This record gives sequence, structure tokens and C-alpha cells, in this order.
Amino acid sequence: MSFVRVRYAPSPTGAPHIGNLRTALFNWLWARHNDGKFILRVEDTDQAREVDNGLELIMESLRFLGMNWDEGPDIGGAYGPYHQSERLAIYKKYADELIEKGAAYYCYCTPDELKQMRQEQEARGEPTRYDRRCRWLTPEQRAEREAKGLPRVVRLAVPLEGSTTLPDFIHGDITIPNADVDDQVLMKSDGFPTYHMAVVVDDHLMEITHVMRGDEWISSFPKHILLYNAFGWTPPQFGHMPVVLGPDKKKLSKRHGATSITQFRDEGYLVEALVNFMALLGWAYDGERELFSRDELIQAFTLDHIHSSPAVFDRAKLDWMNGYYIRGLETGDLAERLLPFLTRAGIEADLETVKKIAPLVQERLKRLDEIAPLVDFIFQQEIEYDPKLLLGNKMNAAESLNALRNAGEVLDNFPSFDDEHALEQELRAASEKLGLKPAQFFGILRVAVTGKTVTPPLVGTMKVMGKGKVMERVERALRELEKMARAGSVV
RNA sequence: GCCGCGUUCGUCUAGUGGACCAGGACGCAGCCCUCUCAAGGCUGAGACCACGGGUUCGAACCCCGUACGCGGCACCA
Repeated sequence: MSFVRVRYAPSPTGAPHIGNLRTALFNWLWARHNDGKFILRVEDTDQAREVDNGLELIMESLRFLGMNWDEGPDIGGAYGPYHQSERLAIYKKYADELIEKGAAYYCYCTPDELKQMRQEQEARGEPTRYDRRCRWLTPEQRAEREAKGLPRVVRLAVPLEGSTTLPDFIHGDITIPNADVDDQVLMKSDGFPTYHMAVVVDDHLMEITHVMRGDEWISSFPKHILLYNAFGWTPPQFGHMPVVLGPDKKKLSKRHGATSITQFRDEGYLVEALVNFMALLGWAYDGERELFSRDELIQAFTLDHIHSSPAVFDRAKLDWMNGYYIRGLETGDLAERLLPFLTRAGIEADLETVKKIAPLVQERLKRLDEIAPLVDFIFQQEIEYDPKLLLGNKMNAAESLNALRNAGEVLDNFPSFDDEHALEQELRAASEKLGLKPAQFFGILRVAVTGKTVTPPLVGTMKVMGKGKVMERVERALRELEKMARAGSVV
């Protein structure tokens, strides 16, 4: 089996979103599946669009998702440097080679001229393309321009006839007439390469075997293949992956809310879920199985199951999957992951307590950030609630009061709440004796103790809270009910 | 405008000429379980495979056209 070298080559223009990282993930999975290398390369050839901490944001995202790279700008490697901005001399050398071969030429057209040319083409309803006026310059004309020291760019001399077929393992072969391909700028006048020049040179020099990138590149794909041809190089295998769409079927963007992976992390999504979910965005195993651990993904991932059609990002399914992974966590692990979310919500919780709470909430959470509203009452000194909630289902104040008194007595008879099981038995017995449904009886006690109608299992929760705090709250609820009962009897 | 890519339940998808009156998952509805909420179990609704023509004994799968969606058309990546 031949060695696999793949790369993720972002430009540092901001935090990568799910779409970008999905592309990175597929490359990473393919590298790991084949025991190959995953390379991080920075495409920083456009100084204008660059963001200060762009690279840092990218590396943070990759690290969070557990996609480690074998070569990259921070760790180096045998094929460096990994910043394109540090490879300028290399691109220059290869551009010169192309010029010598006659596969590229210097163009002296100014941006204004080009703009005007395009406007005229548009007015005539023609496709907008460079008209190649500099391609046909005589040696004398060329020398004249050089003597003037005019700024120049290097353009690819695209064959005038014939066609180019683009091998793509996702879409299948695509064939394009060369007449439709523009004489692409390879080197800008500032000495920087364009993306097209840089990717081809770097992918070749770095011995990249497979290029998986976004669909938006397919229209410039011919230029890349033509470049490989011009150099006489064998191109790597290409696969253009479909874009990821938002719920409105538009390309995923800031408008769709959390787009950077770190935002998902802050909302309480687990890496495990995120990785699994992203893998399914444009890839499927067999249509049946969709839950995969990282190792299982590496094992199962193959190129032939990547799709060619775009996928809509479905938040509901991510939530479900996240819940699935939360349920699968060790409770100690869950507690540790939960703690920061409690702290951030202003709740002073300690790990020990959270460890006791974890099993109670584990199967109720879809996201870690749901923890605070679920258990805040445990940590609060005073709880606020509408006393009317203390009324049991289909019960009046007097009946509810009586039920809670009974519950209070049962509770008070226990020196501590450590024996959860016994506590529950006694409470049930009391409920039955009163002829109440457990739902009614526990419902009243629930509101008394927690101030909420929806909580984790009550008895287990009371055990965590401890007798003192529970009894205080029961006392207070009793007073509320007494008040209501008196008012009721007067009326 | 030109060039290209795409089109199977609301969503993600299985499917590569007969095993498909199209299977799974999320979501949705109902039931069971149940101290609330979840989780879990079961059941159900939901796709004339974008549309129209071919090819074939036979098409979701092959060919052609149309519609719609998306992408590109930069000295951006």
C-alpha cells in the first residue's frame, strides 16, 4: 500500500467553522486510517485578509477536536516551512521555470485596464476572462515594458485547444474544454503567489497524495491540473467535498449562530459527539450505523462513501447525539466536565457534590450547559417559587397541606437521608395511606423542596441536599400552605 | 450572462438494472414504563426516488432535456 500524506491548508482569516473543520476531519481520518501523515499548512498569501490570531484559532479548534498534525508551522517537519509566506523564493523559482518553458508569461496589465476589459465583456454579454493581450506581446514590446520597469504578474498560458479531464474520486471525472479556462495569475506583482500557484507547488513538494477540499474549488480545478501538466508532475488524487448548509439551505455562515467550534464547546457539546456528527456530514458508513467512537471512525472511514451532495446541518440530531455521549460518560468524568458550566452560571459548586449529582442528571442532559437551571436549587440558600405550585394535582390547599405534613413527618423520622431506598419506601407508604397517587404526593414535596415542578429524581436529590436543608424548605412550604388553607376556609 | 456541481421521507442518509409497492437514524405522534422531566421499549404517520422523455423483458439506479438549488467567473483563499 502506498503511503498517504494529506493536508489541511486553511488561510488564517478567522475562526474555522463546522464546514472547514469537517474538511479537516476527513483528511485527518484518512491519514489515520492509512497510518499516514496529516499536515497543517498555512495559506497566508493574502496579507490583506489575514487576521492576527488566525493561526492560533485554527490550532485551538484542531486541538479541541483531537486532530493532531504530524507536520506544521509550530512543530516543523521535513517538508517545511509550513507558512506559505515563508516559501516565496520557492514559488519564484518554479514560476521562472514555467516562464522558461513557455508555459507561463509576464503580464503588465494594470488593475484598471483589467477592470475596464471586464466591464466591456460584460456589456457585450461575453464571459469575463483575461483577453491574453500580454501573451502575444512581441519580444520588442516586452523589452520596452521591462525597460520601463512596469509592475508585472505571471500568468499561466492555458492551452488554446483541447480539453482537460479532472479526476475526482467524489464526483467522478469532469471534463472541461481548455477554451473555458482563464489565463490565471500565478504570481502577483508583490511577489506573492496566488492560491493556485502555491497549492500546486506545495502539494507536489510536500508529496501530498490526496487532496480533499471544499466544492467551491472545483471551478478552479482545471487550472490546477493544467499547472501539474505544465510542470510535468503527477497530480495527487482529488476529491471535492460538498458544502455544509444551514437550516435555510444556505451555505453555513455566521448568521446561523454558533459557527466556530469553540462556541459549540462552550454550549456544552462533547468532542465525542461533535467529531461523530461532523463525520456524518457528507459521509455515511452503511446507512444503518451512525454512532462511532474516534477509533471506530478511523477504522471505518473510506473515500468511497463520501457524498457529492450538500448536507444541511441539523442541530436537533447533534443534540440527540450529544445526549447519547453524555449518557455514556463515567459519572466522575461527567462531573468534571459539568463543574465549569456550574461555575460559569454563578453557582458555587464543589466537585464532590457534583459527583453525587451527576448520576441524577446524566440521562436528562442534551448539553452540559443545561445543568445550571436543572440543579441550581440544590446550591441556593433561598428558593423563589409561586406558592400555588404547592397545590397537588386536583387537590385543594387543605389536602395538600395534609399531604405535605405527612411527608414531613416521614422525613423527620429519618436521622439522615443516606438510605435512599428506605426513604422512598416510607414516602410511598405514606402516600398510599392517604389515598394519593405517587405523582400527587411527590409533586407537592417536589415543589416544597426544589421550587420546581420538573427536577431530577426527588429522593436522590434530597439525599444530596441533606436533611437540614430539606426540612427547612418543607417547614416554609408548610407555612405557605397553612396560609392558603386558612384563606380557603374563610372564603 | 457564462461555466460547473447537485437533486431519495421535514432533516441526515442506505441504495451502483430485478432481493425496494424504497431500509435505517434524528425529529414528530401514540402506547408501555414511571414521583416530575428525561432515558428506555414498542407502534405509527412521513419519499408517486425534482419533473419530462428515452434505453431495457425490467430503472431510484443508464442516456437526453427541463426546472430548481448551490458554487465559481479577482494580482481572495
